[in-house]
Amino acid sequence: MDPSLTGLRVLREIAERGSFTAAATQLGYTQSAVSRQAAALERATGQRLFDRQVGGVTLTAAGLTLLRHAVVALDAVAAADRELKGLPPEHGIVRLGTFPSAGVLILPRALAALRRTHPRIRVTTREATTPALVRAIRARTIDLAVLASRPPHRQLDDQAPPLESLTLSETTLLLAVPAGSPLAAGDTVELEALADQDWIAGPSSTAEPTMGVWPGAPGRPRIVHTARDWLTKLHLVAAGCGITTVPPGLADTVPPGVRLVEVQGGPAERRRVVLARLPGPCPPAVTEIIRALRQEAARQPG
Amino acid sequence: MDPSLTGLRVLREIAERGSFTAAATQLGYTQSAVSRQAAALERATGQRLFDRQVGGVTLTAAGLTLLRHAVVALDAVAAADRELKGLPPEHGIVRLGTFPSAGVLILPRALAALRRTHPRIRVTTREATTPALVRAIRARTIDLAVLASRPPHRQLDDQAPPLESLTLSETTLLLAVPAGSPLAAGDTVELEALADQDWIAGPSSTAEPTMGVWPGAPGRPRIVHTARDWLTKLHLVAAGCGITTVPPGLADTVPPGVRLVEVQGGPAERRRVVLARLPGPCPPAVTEIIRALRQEAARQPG
DNA sequence: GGGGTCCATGACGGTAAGGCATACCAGCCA
DNA sequence: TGGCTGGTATGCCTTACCGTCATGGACCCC
Repeated sequence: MDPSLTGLRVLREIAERGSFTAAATQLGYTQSAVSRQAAALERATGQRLFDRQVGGVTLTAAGLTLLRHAVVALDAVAAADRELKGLPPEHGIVRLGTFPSAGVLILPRALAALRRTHPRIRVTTREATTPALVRAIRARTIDLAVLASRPPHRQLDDQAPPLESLTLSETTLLLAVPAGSPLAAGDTVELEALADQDWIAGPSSTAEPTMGVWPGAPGRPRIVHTARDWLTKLHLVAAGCGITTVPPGLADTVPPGVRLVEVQGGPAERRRVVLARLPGPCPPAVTEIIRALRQEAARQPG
Repeated sequence: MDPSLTGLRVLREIAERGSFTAAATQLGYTQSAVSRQAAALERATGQRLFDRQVGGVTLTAAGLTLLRHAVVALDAVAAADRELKGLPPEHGIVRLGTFPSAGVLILPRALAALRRTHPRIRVTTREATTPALVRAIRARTIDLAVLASRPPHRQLDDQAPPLESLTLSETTLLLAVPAGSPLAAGDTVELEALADQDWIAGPSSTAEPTMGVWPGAPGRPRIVHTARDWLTKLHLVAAGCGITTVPPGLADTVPPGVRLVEVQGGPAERRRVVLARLPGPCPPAVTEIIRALRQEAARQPG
């Protein structure tokens, strides 16, 4: 008895999504089907491949080794498909994953610089949360990820082999306030002044801590708007609808009517932008991207 | 719709065996099942993969490209299987195919020499007919083949890319006769003297010309024994049961009671021992084997 | 403790895979 | 020309698997 191709596909999706249910919806299956496929894989290999934990699953060591080979097999049939369709092979393309706010910061400039210096390198980009990106690296769905990390800066996950990570820049969080607001009076505001404010947050998700609300702000934050987009959030701030947190890289792109101020009186809210990838040989295109990203990160205010 | 793993396995087997029926028996399937799998593959890819000809099938260009990727995928799941079972990975092993009489000639000595100079290189060996070996190279089931070739030395097959071949040695056929026979009187015999003789031939197959009977011998050969094994054939000769052809490499291993003589009066029966492999990068272990085989071939009488 | 989120599992239908028998086709030989 | 011998294709049938639905059980959080 041996694994089926769909089984391997399911394995990869589980590895990437971190749960049977998420993998199922992604693949257009039922959760039940994915559960069965997972069971079939474990039966076929005779080993436990998944660690069922609350809130999802992670791969066991055996699951990771199977995943490693599964990706090779799946990529081979995908390559066959492309080649038989007459499409060009995909190697040389670097798949880059980014956390949401990287998209408006270093990423476009780094890619533009890269296109000038190395026009042959093709890059595809995918935006996702940090844990999703870490899983995607392990599932070999992306080659490189730009991640956000907050103290304490632990390892990205506790699977083997540990991911190779490289700090691109270390910044401190800022607060975006309407230009007319009393909070915009000085260059800094006190933490206590953040009580009883209207907040503009990111999309609320159970997994991630709410983005947009200053961590440790006193009282229960009153979230009046949620928006995914930085531009939306900043324009909401400009319209006086509320306040929100922003990374400092946005400093020179804020629309008129928005002021960025620092917050005093709490712990320093330091953020790192981290580059992560699987350990092992690094193809030249990837090293070039890393070089471009580092160069661009160095040029940012920090 | 995409190909299944068993479909790819069937494809590889068809490529290797050269016919649906042979692939079926090899895989333990019915010919019908293989035919359906082949049809399913062609339906899935939307292209003709097989050239149905009399006596079997060959792969079309599309079939060959699919095969190339299929082998990668199948090897990946095989590697996963091995690794999950705790077996060592198989890379570094060179799979060598040989035509039958190579087994008693250069092969053992070359492998012995290789084991002395490079004990780390593992070699597996498989014996098959020349066309089967050529197909096995294309199916990537073997990495290298030692083939016999007779004039005119054409290309090994007419598929793309053409196989890379390298002549190891060029020899001329000899005749093994019982020591007491009138044929053993001198060092040579005349072609006409071969009429009305008892012959010891190889296993008769419809595909291959009968081995063992001197090509162009006058009259209809009277085959009184057939044997696969060189030692068997030579002992049959020693016992006076008949005569047979042998490659000259056996010269120093013939049992007592057997004499090797040349044949005059016909076209020179030249044979080449040829090394063949797919074009492309050559892993170091393979180059070492090639080196050992060439060295051993050079030390043979030729 | 109730609700939400996750995985497991019994029951069920549809599809596809493989076996069997047969049709069919091309070459070969008498 | 008419079997015979390779080979492939295909209609019919059974079976086994795959995915869905619905439900149950474990766990966390509020």
